Amino acid sequence: MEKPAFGEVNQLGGVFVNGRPLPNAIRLRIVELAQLGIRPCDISRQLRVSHGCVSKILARYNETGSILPGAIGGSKPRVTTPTVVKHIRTYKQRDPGIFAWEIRDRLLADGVCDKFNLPSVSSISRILRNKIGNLSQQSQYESGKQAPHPPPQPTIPYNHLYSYPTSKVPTPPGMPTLPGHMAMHRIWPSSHSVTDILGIRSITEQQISDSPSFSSAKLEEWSAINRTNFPPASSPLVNGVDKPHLEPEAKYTQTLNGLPTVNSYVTAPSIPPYHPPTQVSPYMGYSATTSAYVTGPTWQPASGSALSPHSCDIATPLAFKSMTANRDAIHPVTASVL
DNA sequence: TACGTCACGGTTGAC
DNA sequence: AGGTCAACCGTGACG
Repeated sequence: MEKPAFGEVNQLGGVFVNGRPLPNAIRLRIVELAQLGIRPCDISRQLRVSHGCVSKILARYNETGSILPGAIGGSKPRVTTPTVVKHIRTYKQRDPGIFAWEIRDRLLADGVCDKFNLPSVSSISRILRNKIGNLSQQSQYESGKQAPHPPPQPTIPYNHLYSYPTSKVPTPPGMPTLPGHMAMHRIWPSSHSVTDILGIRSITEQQISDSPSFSSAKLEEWSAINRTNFPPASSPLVNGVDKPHLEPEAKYTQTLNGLPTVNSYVTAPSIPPYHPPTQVSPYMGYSATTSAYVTGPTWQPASGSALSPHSCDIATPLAFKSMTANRDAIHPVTASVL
């Protein structure tokens, strides 16, 4: 909690907090600038973010359509869910001599698991050994009297929230399709992805119902990133505003640090490429409050474009990859600025 | 020079 | 309550 009031300063004079994601506002700026045609190296210098980071954020954005960081911490959901164990037990009862790999195949074939939540052979072995134990011995006679096992259901994956891109991403069943300008998240490669976790629900839901702005949706999305938030359907704090982990970000204003407004960085040349660390001091603490961040430097678009001012939250639709379509419209402005 | 990649030291959160 | 583990982070260096 009482973290160092300020983070560290990188070679470019930018402030960062080791181990923590850059604030969404910065991430967003990176993407926006890239969309405006500014080269990554220039973005890096202007925002004082390492080029590796810029590269990473842009690459992710290109890949996933999201500017948000991945889910930090937590554990992957176990694949050996009670349902899976139950099925394994059943298989073992029915065929005590069954091999773990055969069980694995059957779990897949029966739809108990899909390829993404299929336990490894060793996991199955462990289950057989630890959870089912000598079941195989009794199974023979028990299997006969055992209640007919319900046909394996196409699992509801216990971790359906973690379902993978292949099955969920584009437009998960039941999910409203995003309006064109809001389309996003094609894929999130990580099993811990927002998409996976949320099933995309919140993003669209919130977005569509609450606000057309990117910000709330994105924030919600981000809040969802946290594994803590898991029960996706119920995250009441849609904007994740009171999420602890959101807070840090919320406070991560680099304002004081001289982090420019869009105006200023768009007119990059005015910014010294290197900011002496001494100037870079504190942004009010990585742990300020959300409001602090919000009240931070509001960033105004260089033009009167559709971009809305944003602070901690991502308030601009630009963050959507699909918005690249608008790039052209915006471009002229920047072009002149540049 | 620009940029993709990766080791590193760090944080986080589920278990 | 506290430790472990595995995820993620951004930086900085290398090629």
